[in-house]
Amino acid sequence: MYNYESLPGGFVREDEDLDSSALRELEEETGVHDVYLEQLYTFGKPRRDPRERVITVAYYALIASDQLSLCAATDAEAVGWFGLDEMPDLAFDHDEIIAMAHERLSAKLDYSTIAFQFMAEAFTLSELQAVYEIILGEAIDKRNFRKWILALEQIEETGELRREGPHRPAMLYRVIHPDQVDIIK
Amino acid sequence: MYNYESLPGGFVREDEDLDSSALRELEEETGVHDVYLEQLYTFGKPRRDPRERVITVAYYALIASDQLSLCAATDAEAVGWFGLDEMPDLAFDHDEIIAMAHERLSAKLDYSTIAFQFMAEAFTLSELQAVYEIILGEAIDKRNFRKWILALEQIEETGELRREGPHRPAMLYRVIHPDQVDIIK
DNA sequence: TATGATAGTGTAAATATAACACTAAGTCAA
DNA sequence: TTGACTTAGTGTTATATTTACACTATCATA
Repeated sequence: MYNYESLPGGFVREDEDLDSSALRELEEETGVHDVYLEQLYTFGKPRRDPRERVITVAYYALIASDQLSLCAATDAEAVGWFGLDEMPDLAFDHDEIIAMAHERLSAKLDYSTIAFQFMAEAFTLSELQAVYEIILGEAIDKRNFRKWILALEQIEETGELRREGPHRPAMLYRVIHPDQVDIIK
Repeated sequence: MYNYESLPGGFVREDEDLDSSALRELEEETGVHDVYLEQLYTFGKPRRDPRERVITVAYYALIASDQLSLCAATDAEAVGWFGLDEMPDLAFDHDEIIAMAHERLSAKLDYSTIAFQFMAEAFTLSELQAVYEIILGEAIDKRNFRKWILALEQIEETGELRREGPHRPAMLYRVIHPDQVDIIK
C-alpha cells in the first residue's frame, strides 16, 4: 500500500540519546558510520504518517566521499544513494526533510567549515570547489574560491600530488582540524 | 523536591501539531499570545528529567515590547519575566535551552529581520538599536547602525515624533512587512 | 610534437564595513 | 532667559572584502 522510498530511521530506545539513536539506525540500515551528524528539525504534524502518530526528530549526516559503500540491513529494503535531482518519490513528508537539510547545508557552507566533512583525507581544491558548487547549485570563480578557502587557514598542502588523467597533476590538501566544524567570519 | 523554576511547557496532545502545542502551552501558562514562534532544538538525553523519560521539542517565542503582560494560569506557579543576567536556577537542562535560544537569536540578528518581532507598532531607531545591543551584548556605532538598518528598506518613518523626556524628540518608524521575517544579505 | 584536458595564478574595480565628533531640540533649574 | 543636561540625528574617509576577469603550466595521448 505504501510503495515509497523512505529515509533511514526508526524508534528511539528507552535509554538512548537522540544522537545515538540516529547513528544507530543509520548504521543498522545502511552500514554507514563515521559521519558528521547534526539535528535538523522535528516534524510532528498529526497525520504525517497516516498509520499512526509519529514525531520525527530528523538528523542529517555528512560522509566523506571515500566512505560511500552501503550495505542493506537484513530487515531493510534495498538501500542506495540518490542525487538530489534523481530522488525517487518519498514516503510521508520525507521530501520536506530533504529540502530542509539541503537548505541548512547551503546556508552552513557560507559561515562554517562544514563542507570539509565531505572530503577524503586528501583532496584537491577542484574537488572541494565542486562540493560547494553542487550544494549551492551555482558556479564559483576558481581564483576567488581558492583565495577565500586558503585565507580561512583551515586546510594545508599535504605535499603530495594527485596524478590522474591527461593533464597537470593537482596539489593535495588536508583539513587541519578534521574533527571540528568551525563558524567562520 | 525539585524546587527550580521551569520554562513554560507541557505535553503534546494526540491530535495537535508541535507549533500549536507550543503556542497553547505558552498561552495557558502565561497568557502571552501573538508571538513569533520558532522551533529551537529537541532535547532527549535519557535522564534529563530524572523522574521519567521526556523528550522536549523546545521552541522560543519573541514578543513585542508593548505586549509584555503576564497572567499566571490557575494550575501554574507564579510566572515572571527574567533578564538573561538575572535568571533563577532552572530545572533540568532548561539553562541549556535558554543558552541555545540566545545563541540562535544572536546569529539571526545578523542575517534576518527577526529583531523587528520585538518592536511595538511604532518605535525609534534608538529602541531598535538597543534590541541589537542587548542581544549581541556589545555597543554598536549609532551612525553605522542607522545607515545599515535603513538600507535594508524594511522600516519606514511613520511621520510622527515621540516627545518624551528632556531632550530632542525621536522620529518614529514602523516595520513595512511586520508579519514576515526575511533573510537579508 | 600538436592537441586536449585540468591545475594553477594576480590585479584592479567596486562594494561593504568601520572609525570617528559634532549639531539639534527638547526639559529643567538656577 | 539662559546655561546645563539629555537624547536624536547626521557624513566623510579609510580599510577590508568581494567581484570580475584571462592566461600559462603540466600532464597523457595520438
